[in-house]
Amino acid sequence: MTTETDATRTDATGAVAGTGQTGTAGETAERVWRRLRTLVLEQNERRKETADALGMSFFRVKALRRIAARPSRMSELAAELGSDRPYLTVVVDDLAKRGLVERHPHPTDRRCKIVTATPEGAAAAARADAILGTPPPVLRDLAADDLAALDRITAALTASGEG
Amino acid sequence: MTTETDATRTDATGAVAGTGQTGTAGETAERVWRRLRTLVLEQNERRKETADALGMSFFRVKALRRIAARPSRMSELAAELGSDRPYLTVVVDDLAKRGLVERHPHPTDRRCKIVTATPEGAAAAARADAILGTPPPVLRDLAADDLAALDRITAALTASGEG
DNA sequence: CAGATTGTTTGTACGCGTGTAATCATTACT
DNA sequence: AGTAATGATTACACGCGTACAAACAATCTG
Repeated sequence: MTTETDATRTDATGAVAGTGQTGTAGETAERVWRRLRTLVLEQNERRKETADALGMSFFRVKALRRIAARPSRMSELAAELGSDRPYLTVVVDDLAKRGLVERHPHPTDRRCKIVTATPEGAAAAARADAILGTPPPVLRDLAADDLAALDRITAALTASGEG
Repeated sequence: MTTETDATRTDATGAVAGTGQTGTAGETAERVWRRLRTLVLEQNERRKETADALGMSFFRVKALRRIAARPSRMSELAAELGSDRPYLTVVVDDLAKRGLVERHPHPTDRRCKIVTATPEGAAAAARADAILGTPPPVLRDLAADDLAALDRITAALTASGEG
């Protein structure tokens, strides 16, 4: 896949001399976005790797990580995981059967049940975080100044609203 | 979206003045990696959006895009899509029934069938590309110099092997 | 207290993707 | 020619996640 070979066309908005990358700001944003997707999604084997390491589907890994991060009621978990309450019961049942999760009564509302992670569950979630959070070598091997630039820019990009 | 382009003085160890970000190169890489995952995966509603727009599962969208990009044999498609041949038969059957895809005989090997996209299929794939390739507003609104930096760095990151 | 509401659970049906075995046509090998 | 190997297809069983209806317990409201 060769990108535009008319390298150093200089239009008013966004030409970058000497890098072979030209175009309007919108075109540059699209190019960057495509590369970011490639970088992240091509590493998406991590999901399968994580699921295999924990011996459960990635959805359950996601649920476990969410529970380990913050104990919550069933309905909260279902909403945040984008699932429905009935299926979350099945998932939490499965995680509980594995000894990774426990249901505790809500202090005031006896209808609710607070789901928390056991020490084993927290450890498993940490293992998942470690696998998913390991950057690809190409990123780790980036030059220090480029990495610092990424650090600064991505901090701004994920600052608050992603709108 | 204001970007503090001046607040990035880095010392020898990688500390970033004014942003509260310090640490070794590995820690910085992990932080950047986490933010990149957030940025891309939080936009993963795009998958559902694309699937809804085309009225098919995202896996079939993926298959259609792959076919539109390069006509191939069934076995090639199955391998590249990480699926098995039998299921790909079902998927291509479905896409063909929708008039998006056609099976053509291989010029030399009559066992093979070359799957190509019809004009309608190419148009649908282009629509999917448009949705998936639209960068999030926060990226499009990035300051020009930061965007140029991302352009350069991501080009290096996705140059060849992702290791 | 009666009725409506909320939180959770059980059950059921469905679509999707994986995996495997078996079948058929075509090609390659000896 | 005869046999093995390859490409595609059909068929079936399975796990996963979604969606919906219904039941039950506990809480809130009239």
